[in-house]
Order: sequence, then structure tokens, then C-alpha cells
Amino acid sequence: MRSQPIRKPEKTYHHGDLRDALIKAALREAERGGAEAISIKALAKQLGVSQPAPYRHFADREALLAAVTAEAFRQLSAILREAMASPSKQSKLSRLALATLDFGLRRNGVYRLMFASRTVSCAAKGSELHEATRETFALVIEALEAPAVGYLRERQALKIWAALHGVVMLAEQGLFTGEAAHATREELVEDFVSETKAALAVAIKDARRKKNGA
Amino acid sequence: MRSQPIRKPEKTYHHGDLRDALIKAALREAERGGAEAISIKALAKQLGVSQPAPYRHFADREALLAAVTAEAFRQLSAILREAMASPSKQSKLSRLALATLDFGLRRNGVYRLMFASRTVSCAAKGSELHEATRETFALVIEALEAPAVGYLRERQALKIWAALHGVVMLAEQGLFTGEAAHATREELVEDFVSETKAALAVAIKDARRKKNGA
DNA sequence: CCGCGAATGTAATAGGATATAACTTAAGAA
DNA sequence: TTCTTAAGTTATATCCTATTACATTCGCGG
Repeated sequence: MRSQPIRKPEKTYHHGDLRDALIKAALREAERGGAEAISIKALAKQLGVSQPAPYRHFADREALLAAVTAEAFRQLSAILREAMASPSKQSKLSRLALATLDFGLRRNGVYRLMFASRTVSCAAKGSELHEATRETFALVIEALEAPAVGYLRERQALKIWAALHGVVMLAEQGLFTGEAAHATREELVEDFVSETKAALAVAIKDARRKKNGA
Repeated sequence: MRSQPIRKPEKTYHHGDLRDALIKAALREAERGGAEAISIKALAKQLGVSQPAPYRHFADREALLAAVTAEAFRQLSAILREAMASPSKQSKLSRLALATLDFGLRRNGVYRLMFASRTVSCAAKGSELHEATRETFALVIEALEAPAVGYLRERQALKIWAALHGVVMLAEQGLFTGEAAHATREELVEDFVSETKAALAVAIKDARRKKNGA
């Protein structure tokens, strides 16, 4: 993957790596404004190519959005992996949760692109985007650090993932800034983390008892 | 509020209640497709008025979206109120939670309009939309059926609200349909409800102890 | 080294959406 | 009745997506 110029060099016909440059530029646009801020025309102008050039690489706007969203998921995965890898007194799950919250608030436009659009739900099973989302979710399961007890891990992972997601979305809106905001976002996230851990511990004990008793 | 014709009667100049008709029609459009499906031009055509007519009632598209979103919140509030009022063996909180889930999945386009757009976060403090969201959230607090213990109720309400929200958003996407979907959406919601109740009970006991001890 | 096909980019254009400006109609109060 | 104003219309500017037909470059087989 040679690093190509983002903007097309003057007086050349070919850009070099327009596809990649489009995705990166679109991600920057999404940073503030979400999916709506991504305009093919504007991107083309920004990159110094003609307006229809992007259509050589993406069938339509939706296809571009899907590629951008997949890239965003890969970036989130990398961030979560790093957060989980770094040595810390906190549990892996806490670190993953806080990193997700941070990502969701700092890069909110991108986050909305990832979770609040229909692009993801429309992704076909084998698609790049679908794989990228599965990989991110796998990290959540890993963060639980639970022994293999069948579907329990996945269920707890779904729960913590949903809860995290809800906190990010609510935080983006005004619901934490009113008089009701005695709880900080981080406190809420920690609440969910500890509850998830507790529930998981109970579930594991339960599963073991069932196994031994039977 | 006299009931006016949705479509303008032929040969008349004035529609009668275009503003209201626009909101209702836009809500129908949002039903499938979310905010993106709302086109001022299409609505005008549908209602039998000229394309710029809506601009007499809404400054721009954003203003229309805000009004539509506020109406959607009022509808959700009405549904939740009804669910909480109906006699049932389940707790108020369970009924509210399941009604929210049902609303989020059945009317997903509208739900995304309400929670996944920036329209809400941009709503000014005294605005119609802001009031509508506050009213809905007040119902969540009410559903906890907890005695007044200061900010604890609001914190627990935020938690259950966020969790619910996360489940709806994830359910909309494919994350429940994979091999990981041993847990149904309803089961997850019930998990959150019972955990919230347990946490709230502990918190209340704690608050009482502190009061009496001091 | 040549030439040819595939990949990539451009120019021109159609079509749809938001939004504004200037003009028209109708309704209701003075 | 008049006249002010809310509500609607026509015409138009601007921006965006997308397609079609044409141009250029890359790279590979001969």
C-alpha cells in the first residue's frame, strides 16, 4: 500500500489512488456533520479531480458511504485493541468501554455514520462492512475476559455494547446537560461495566453448577 | 383544531391547514427511510400545493424536521403513557421498556429521526422539540416507581433509557441476527429492567441508611 | 519497442432537491 | 368597503447525484 498523494498533482491525468483518497477525505468530512456532510461533488473538487471521477470507484453514494463506514469500524477496532492492550489497573472491559465512549463523543459525526444510518443494516453478509462490524464486536466479547460458557459471553457482550451505545447517543443529545445530569457519562459507563461483570460472574457460576449438578 | 383536508381541495387557493398536513405527511414518509426520506418538494406535490408553499410555514428543511420530530416524541409519550396505565402483571418499567422497543422496531424510520439525527441535539432549550423530549424522559423516571431519593431516580432513568436505546439500535442492525443471537431482544430488555430495579433498590436502601445514620 | 485493451479521468448534460424573489389571491378587521 | 396580511404561485438560482460519450494513461503480450 504505497502512500499516494491525497490531492492530485497538477498537470497529471491520473490521481494515483483516488479510491483511498476519497475514503480518507470523506471520513474527515463525516467528522463533523455525519453522513450528510459527505458530498461526492465536494470531495472531487477537494481532491482536484473532475466531479464524476469518483464514480469510477464507487457505484453510487451509498457504496462510498459503505466503504467509509467500514474504514471507520476498522479504526475503532484498532483503537479498542490498543486500549485493551495497554497495561492499566482498570479491567479490559472498562478500558474498552471508556475508549468507545471517547470515540463516540470526540468523533461523533463518524460515530453516527457507523451506528445511526441504515448503511450498516443493509450490508450484505460477506461484505467488507459486515466483516468490519463483526470484528469490532468480537473485541467486545474478548474484553469480557470470561471463560467459554457458550452464548453467555455473547449475550453479555450484546448488553454492554447496547448500553454503551445508548450512553453515547444520549450524551450527544442534550439529556446529560439538563438539571438531570448529576451523573457524568463516565460514571454511567462504569455502572454498566460493573453490572455487566457482576451479571457475568453470576451466569458463569450458574452454568458451572448446572454442569456439575447434572 | 378542526380537522382539515390533507390534500388541498381542487380549485381552491388556500390549503386550510398546510402546516399540520406537512407534519403528518412527513411523519408517514419518515416511517420508512427516516429523515432522508423527507423531501419538501415531494410533500408539496403529495399535498397538492406548489413546491415552495411549505416555506411559508417552515423556514427551511431543518425546521420542518424539528417539528416532525417533536410530534414523534409526543406520539411516543402517548404510547408510553398508555402502556404504563394499562393494568398488567408486569411492572410499569417493563411495560415502558417493551413499548419503547416495540416503537423503535415497528416505526424504525421515525425512531431514527428522533434519536439518530442531530436535529434533537440542536434543539434550543425552550423549543417545542426540547420540551417534547423532556416530557418523554419524565415518563421514564415515573416508570421507575421509586420514592424520591434525589438524583438517583434520574440516574437510573438515564441508565435504563440508554440501555433500551442501545438495544433498539443494535436490533435494527444485523447484530441480533447472526449466530450470536441466542438472546432475543425482549430478553435483553428484561435483563436491563431487572438489573435497573435491583440497582435502584440497593441505591434507595443505601440512601436511607445514610440518612438515618447521620 | 509497439500497440492494444483495460482502467481511469474529463466534458457535457439530465434530473431532482433546497431555497429565494416577486407576484397573486383570499380572508378578516377597521 | 377597503386594505393589510397570511398563504400560495410562478420563475429562477444553486447545488447535488448520476449517466453518457469521449480522452488519456498504464501495462502487458507480441
